[in-house]
Amino acid sequence: MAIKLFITDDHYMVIEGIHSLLQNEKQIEWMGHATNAASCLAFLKQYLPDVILMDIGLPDISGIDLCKEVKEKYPSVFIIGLSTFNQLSFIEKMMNNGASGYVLKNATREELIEAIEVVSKGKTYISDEAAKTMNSKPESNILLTRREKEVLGLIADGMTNNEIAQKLFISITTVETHRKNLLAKFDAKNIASLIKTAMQLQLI
Amino acid sequence: MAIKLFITDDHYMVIEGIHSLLQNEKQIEWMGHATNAASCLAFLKQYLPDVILMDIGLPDISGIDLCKEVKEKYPSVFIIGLSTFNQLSFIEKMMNNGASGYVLKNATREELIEAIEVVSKGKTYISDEAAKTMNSKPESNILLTRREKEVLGLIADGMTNNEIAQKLFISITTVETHRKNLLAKFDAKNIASLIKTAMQLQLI
DNA sequence: TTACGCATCCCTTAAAAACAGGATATTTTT
DNA sequence: AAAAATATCCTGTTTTTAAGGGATGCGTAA
Repeated sequence: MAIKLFITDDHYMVIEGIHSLLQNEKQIEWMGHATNAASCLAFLKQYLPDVILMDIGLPDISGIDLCKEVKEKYPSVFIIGLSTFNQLSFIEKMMNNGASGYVLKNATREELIEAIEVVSKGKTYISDEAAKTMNSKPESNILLTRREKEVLGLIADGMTNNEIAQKLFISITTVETHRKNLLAKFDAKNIASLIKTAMQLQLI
Repeated sequence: MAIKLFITDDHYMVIEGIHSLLQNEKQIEWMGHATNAASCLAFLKQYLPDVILMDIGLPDISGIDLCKEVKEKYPSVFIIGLSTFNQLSFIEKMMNNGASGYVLKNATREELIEAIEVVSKGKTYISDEAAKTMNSKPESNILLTRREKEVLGLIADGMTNNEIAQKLFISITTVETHRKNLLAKFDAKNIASLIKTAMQLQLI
C-alpha cells in the first residue's frame, strides 16, 4: 500500500521540486500541498495522510507549533520537519513536538525517499547533516523561567536594574538576582555576551 | 531566441522545482545547475548563460560574493538573487554586487518567469514582497569603521575594556572612546541594547 | 508532607561602564 | 593643500554591574 504524503511549505519551488522528485515513486502517493498552517489544518479535517513534510518557516504560525497541534489532533500522522536550517534548537523543538524526522532542504532524492519510508513505519529519521549538528553541539539546554525571560527582554531593551525593578514592581535586588541567575545559566561573563548568545539562541 | 538559464543553489528540491516549473516554457532554455560556487564558476569557463538564478546561502562562498565575482568576469550575464529571506541587507548587497533581480523562494511560477524575462532584457526585477521590504524600512544606515566593528565584536564576546585594550595594544581610554562612539551611532542606551540591535542588523 | 523550584528580598565590596569634556596625530577625501 | 574622518590618548565623576555571601515565603509535584 502506498504511503500517503502531504506537504506543507510556503515555497512553490520546493513543493514542485519534491513533487517532481517523487513522481516516479509508486510507493508514495501524493495527496497535495498547503502553503500555510491554516490550510494544512483544513485539509486534515477531511483527509488523513500517513506522512506530512512540514516546513518550519511558515507564514502564519511556525511549523514547530503546527507540528504540535497536528500531532495532538491526529496522532497517527507522522511528521517530517523540513528546513533550510541545520540548527539544533529547531531540530530539538520539532522532535519535542512530536515530529518523527528532520530533513534539510538540500537533501537528495534518495535521502528524501528514505526519510519518508522510514518514518511511515513509525521509526525516526534524522538526516546525516542534522544528526551531525546534534552530536557536535554539547546541548544548549538553557531553560529560563517566565520571570527570567521577562527580565532578559527588558535588559535587552536597554533598561537598567533600577528601571526594570520599577517597571515590574519588584526590588532592585530581585532584578539583580535574576540577572545573576541569567549570567550563570548562559555561562556568560557579562551582559554583552549574554545578549549575544541569547539572540543567537533566539531567546529574545 | 530562447533565454539560456543556469541555476546555482545547494537545494536539490529547489533546483528540481524550478526545472519542473519551467519545463514547458519554450522561451527558456535550461542549461543545468550547480550546487556550489566552485562548480558554478567551473561551468562558466565553458558556457555562457544569459541569466543565472543564484541562491544566497551557498555552502562554500555566499551568493553575494559569487555574484560579484561572476559579474566581474562575465559582465554580460544577468543574475537574479534567490533567497528564502526577505531581508533588506541581503537584497541591497546583492544589488550592489551587480545582480539584476531578486526573487523570494515562495515566488509563483508566473513571477519567476516574469523575473527571468525582464532581467534577460537588461532590466531590473525585484519581487513585490522584497520591494515592500525595501520601502518599508527607513534604512538602518549605521556605518561602522573597521576598528569599531572589531571592538564591537570583542565586546559581544564578553571582553571588558581592559581585555580589549590589551588584545589590540591600545589604551583603555581608546577602547572607551570607541564604545562611546558605538553607543552614539546605534543610539543605544547601554551595551545590552547595543548588542541586541547590532545582532538584529547582523553587524556582529 | 517534604523536598524542590521559583520569585522575592537583603548586604557588602570591587570592578566596570557611562557621562562629560576635552586633545592630538594620522589617514582619507575633497 | 585644506577639510573631514578616524584612531588614538587624557582627567575626572557618577552610575551600574558583578560576585560573594545569605534568607524567606509559596506553590507543586514526588
